[in-house]
Amino acid sequence: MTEARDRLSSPAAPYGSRRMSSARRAIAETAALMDGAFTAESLHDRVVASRPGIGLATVYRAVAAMADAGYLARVGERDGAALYAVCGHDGHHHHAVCERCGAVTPVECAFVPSALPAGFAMTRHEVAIYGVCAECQGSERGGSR
Amino acid sequence: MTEARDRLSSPAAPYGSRRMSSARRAIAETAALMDGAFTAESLHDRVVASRPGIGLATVYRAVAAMADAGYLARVGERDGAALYAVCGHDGHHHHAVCERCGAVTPVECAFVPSALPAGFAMTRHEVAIYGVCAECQGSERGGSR
DNA sequence: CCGTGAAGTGAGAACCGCTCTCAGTTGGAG
DNA sequence: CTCCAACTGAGAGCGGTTCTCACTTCACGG
Ligand SMILES: [Zn+2]
Ligand SMILES: [Zn+2]
Ligand SMILES: [Zn+2]
Ligand SMILES: [Zn+2]
Repeated sequence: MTEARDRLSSPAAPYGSRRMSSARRAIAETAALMDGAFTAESLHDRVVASRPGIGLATVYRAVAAMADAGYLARVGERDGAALYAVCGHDGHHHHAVCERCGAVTPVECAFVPSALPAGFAMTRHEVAIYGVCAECQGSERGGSR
Repeated sequence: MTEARDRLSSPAAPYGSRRMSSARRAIAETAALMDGAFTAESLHDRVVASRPGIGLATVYRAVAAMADAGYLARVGERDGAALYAVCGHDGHHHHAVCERCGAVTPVECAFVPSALPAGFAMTRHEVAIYGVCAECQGSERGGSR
């Protein structure tokens, strides 16, 4: 919890320069506690457990703001729902997601412009990597995240 | 049109080994004529123009079957809708999509396993590349695809 | 300290891409 | 030709996400 608070008070605020409300604080703190990937809905479930009354729409809005500010990253999707994770790393990179336990690990971007068609000006790219992490391979049953 | 027919009668049938109905033939032929990326709905629009009465669900089912058979590839998304394109190339690769005209070009996969976290067993990955193709950069107004 | 206005919130409706259901049709094996 | 599993069209349904609107709350200036 102190760890979460530390991260929240660090230079890059979760919401950039926007206004901070008590709901947003609770949502950002809960996000920091989720280790591994989460959906907006699963984050909402957990936020509500400790702060009843927070609406789903508010969580969606907070997640969008945090992703916008670079505090969260979209790391893939599961059953049609977007997966997010707290991303403290700088620079461009992607994320590997364990489909068993949800653990997220940063992955260096392997993109080389020379592989692109001649003259193509890339504006954006998305990479999602799914698999099973080392820990989950070791144990029969999945992890607990 | 003959070109489309040729491709359809080539070794790899659009639907694999499934049954071929008149609706599916029309859908596959229309898909072959779309050059560039398309959504299920835009394909449906175009199929209906020449073959009224074909339902949207049928197009969704046909697209799923063709993607399953490897005849179509999912190349990205636009406004929340999946983008597909005819993909005649063999082997693992990805696609660059022009956001202006929809042109799709195959891109070699630049993925190196060494970039992954140690012990992580990747089962799957998705890559979507967006940008502006050389042709569209040359002309002020966008292309016509 | 208050007053004020913009930003944020909660509830629920709305949206939209997609899938499912069901009764009717059709392709193709035999 | 017969027969049935695969396929089809229409529309209902689903689920994640966004929108609307009346209300609250934060941050700031006075
Ligand atoms: Zn990261
Ligand atoms: Zn990258
Ligand atoms: Zn291709
Ligand atoms: Zn690849």
